[in-house]
Amino acid sequence: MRLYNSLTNKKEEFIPIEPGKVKMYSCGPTVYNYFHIGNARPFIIFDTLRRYFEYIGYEVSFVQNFTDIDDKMIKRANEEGITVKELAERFIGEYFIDAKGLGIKEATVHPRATENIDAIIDLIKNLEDKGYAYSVDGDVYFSVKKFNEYGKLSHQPLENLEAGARIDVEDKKKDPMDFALWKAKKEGEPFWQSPWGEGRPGWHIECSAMANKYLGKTIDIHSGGKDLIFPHHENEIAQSECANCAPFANYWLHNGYINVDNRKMSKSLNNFFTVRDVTKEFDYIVIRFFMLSAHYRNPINFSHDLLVQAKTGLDRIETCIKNLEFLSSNAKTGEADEAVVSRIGEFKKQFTDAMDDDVNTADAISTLFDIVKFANTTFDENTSKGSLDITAKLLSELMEVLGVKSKKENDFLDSDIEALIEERNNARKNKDFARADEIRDMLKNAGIILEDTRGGVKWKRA
RNA sequence: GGCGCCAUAGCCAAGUGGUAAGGCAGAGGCCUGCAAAGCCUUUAUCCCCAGUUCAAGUCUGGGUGGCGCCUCCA
Repeated sequence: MRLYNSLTNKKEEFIPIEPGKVKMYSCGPTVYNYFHIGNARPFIIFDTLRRYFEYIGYEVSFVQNFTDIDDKMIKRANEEGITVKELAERFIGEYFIDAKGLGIKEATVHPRATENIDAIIDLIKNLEDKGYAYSVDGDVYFSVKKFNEYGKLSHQPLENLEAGARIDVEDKKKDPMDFALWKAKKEGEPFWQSPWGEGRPGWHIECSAMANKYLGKTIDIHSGGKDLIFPHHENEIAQSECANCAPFANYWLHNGYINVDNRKMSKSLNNFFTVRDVTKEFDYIVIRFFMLSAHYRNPINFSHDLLVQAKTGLDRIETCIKNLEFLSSNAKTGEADEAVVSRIGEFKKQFTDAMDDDVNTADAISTLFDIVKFANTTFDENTSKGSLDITAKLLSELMEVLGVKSKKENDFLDSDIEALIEERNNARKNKDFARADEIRDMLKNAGIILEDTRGGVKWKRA
C-alpha cells in the first residue's frame, strides 16, 4: 500500500511500526457548532482509510479528539448564555448523530481536551524542563527557534514563515513565531490549576498530548485537512518531537478542500453548508458517496447538481444489489460458475489495487460500476444462485468498505407489501390496469418502488 | 514577496511513456399494458507553445487561466 506523505511530498510504501497494526490520529472537530461539509471530508476520508486497513486485515487504533476548550468555544458559549461544558456536550452529541449518518465509525478513543488536562500539563512541563518552553505571567510559550526542524512539514524555512507572522501588541512572546502552550486565565473563562497558575491549554498542545497518551510517542499516520499543515501540525511536530526525542508521525496525510464556486468552503468566508442542512434534501450516504467520487487530495466543488449525480450513481449500484438478491431468491440452487468466481476475484483485486494506490476511491468506485455492468449483462433467471450470491456479496462488501452501504427502512411491513403486490398481480391478470397502477402509485408514495420483470414483481425501498 | 496545487468530453472524474477507465446528463434503438430497471449504439486526442523520446494527457522548459497556505480554519 502506498500513501502520499506530506512530510516528503511523495507517495511512499506504507510500513507500519508494528506489523499488522496501524496507529492513526486524526484531528477532530471543535465542538461549537454543527460541522460543515468541508469538515466532513477528513472524517469521511480517514474513516474510509481506517475501514480499508481493517478490511485487509490490520488492527487499527484510531484516535480522534474533540477540541472542547478554545476561543471559539468560549465565544459561542457566551453568546448562547450557556457554559462551555454545556456547549461541548450538545455539539459532541450532534457530531455523533451526523457521523453515524455518514457511516463514520466511532474512533477507538474520542478523547476530549478538557478530560486530558493532566497529560497536557505534563507535556508542557516536560518541554519547559528541556528548555523548549518558557513562561511569562502565567502564559507558556513554545520557543520555535529551539527546534531546528521547524518548518519541515510545510516545507518552509523559518525565515519565510516569519515574514508573514503577525505581532500582537499585547503579546508577551519572545519571538513572533512562538506559540502558546498554556494561556493564563482571563475573567469569565474556564480554567484549570497548573504549575503556572490558573489557565487553560493552547490548541496545538492537546493533539500532541492525546496522541502521545493514547497511541505512544511515534504513531504511524497523522491526518487532517490541508489547512492544518501550518501552523497546527507543524506545531504538533515541534512539541512532540522535542518532548519525546522521537519522530511524531511516520506518515502525514492531508485532504484537499471542498470548494463552493471554486472558493474554499470555510467558516471565515461564510460560504459553508452544514451536513445537517444538506441532509434535509439528500441522504447522508449520498454525501459520503459524493466525497469519495474524487481523490481525497484533490479539491472538489460542492454543488446541488453534483449531489444529484452522486445520488443517481449510487442508486445504480444499490439497484443492482437488489436485482441480484431478487434473481437469487428465485434461482434454481446451484454452484457458482467457475468463470464468475474468477471474475469476482479479478474485481476484488482491481478494487484493492485502487485503494492501495494512495486510497484512490474514485478508481475504486469505478470498479463497483464495472461489477454492476458485469452483473447486468451476464446474469439472468438461469444464472446459478451461487454466482448471483458471490457477486452480490462482493458488491455489498466493497460498499461496506467505502462506508456507503445504506440501510433504508420505512413503516410498511414486508408482508403488507407482498399482499398488495399479490392484489395488483391479480388486477393485472384481469387487465384492470387502473387498479394495478393505483396500487403501484400508492406504494410509490410510501417509498416503495415496484418493477415488473419476467421473473415476477420486484420491489425495493426508495 | 516565499512555498505549493490544479487545468482530461455538456457535467463529474480516473489514468505506472505506448496510441484516452467509470459515472451523470443528452440522442437513437430494444424490452414493456403502461411504468421502472436493464441492455445496445452514439458524444474527447487530454489549456497553449517549444523541447526530450521510436512513442507524451503522462517527462522538461516557458506561457495562460484558476486555487490554496504563509493569520482562526477540515
